[in-house]
Amino acid sequence: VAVVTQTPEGLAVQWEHSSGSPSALRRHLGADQRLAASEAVLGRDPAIRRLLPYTSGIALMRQEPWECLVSFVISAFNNIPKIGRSIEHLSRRFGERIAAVDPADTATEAGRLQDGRRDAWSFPSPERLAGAHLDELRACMLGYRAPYVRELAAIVASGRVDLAAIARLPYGTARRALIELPGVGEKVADCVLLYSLGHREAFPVDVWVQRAVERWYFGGRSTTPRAIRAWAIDRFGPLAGYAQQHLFSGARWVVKTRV
DNA sequence: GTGGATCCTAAGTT
DNA sequence: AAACTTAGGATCC
Repeated sequence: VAVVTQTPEGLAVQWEHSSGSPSALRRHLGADQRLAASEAVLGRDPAIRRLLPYTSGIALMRQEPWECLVSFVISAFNNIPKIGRSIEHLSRRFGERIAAVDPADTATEAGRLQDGRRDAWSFPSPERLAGAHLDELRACMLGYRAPYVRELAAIVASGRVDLAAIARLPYGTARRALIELPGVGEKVADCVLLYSLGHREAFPVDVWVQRAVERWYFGGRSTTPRAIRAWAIDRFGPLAGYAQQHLFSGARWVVKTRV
């Protein structure tokens, strides 16, 4: 467990767990990526060049695959604050307690200890979630997604699907394998491929990215997510994943600031 | 102006 | 291709 704070000089890290390693943290956050070269190429695109003043510095995380997979299955037809609360509930109910940390941020009141500190829990293993009852999962605000999460856990825990093996496959093969899984469609598969497995040609198309592309590239014409993905891979190639991050972030920035 | 009922939307998948 | 959990904001009385 580490408390990470952004400072003008860089990231300040307060370790709460003795086995932490700075290089692993950098890799997890994507802070080891050299972004300048990618942004220089992407900046040749007029729409992205306009966004870069607000989105420059975005990196691609490298999350643990199981946690990433479950998180994005939960994300379907959901909203971002509730997704966070669901993951917090799952971890507290089925994960293991790791440490108590000083709350440098006050983003959530959940899990506050009596002394004002906050405890931290690991993301639950496939084995633990495979043994969960559906009503316990629904109590974590999973709703109709509860069966997906439990089936997913059962499949991974049984060894019928090996995420580490999928991680070694090339993009297209890994993508088809992920889409076989319950609750995983094209968009969620691309999220796992991009945020966890390091496939930077992946281009997840959610409603935000779809709106952004239709507005800034298609002259307002509406299309399908599949057509947008094909267009993006053709246009941005191995930088499609970074392009998606800037477009997503830019689309949300526009709404947030009402531009 | 306040408060409760109702409607609507939200990181898609089946 | 309609249906899906459900919290939280918007709108309406």
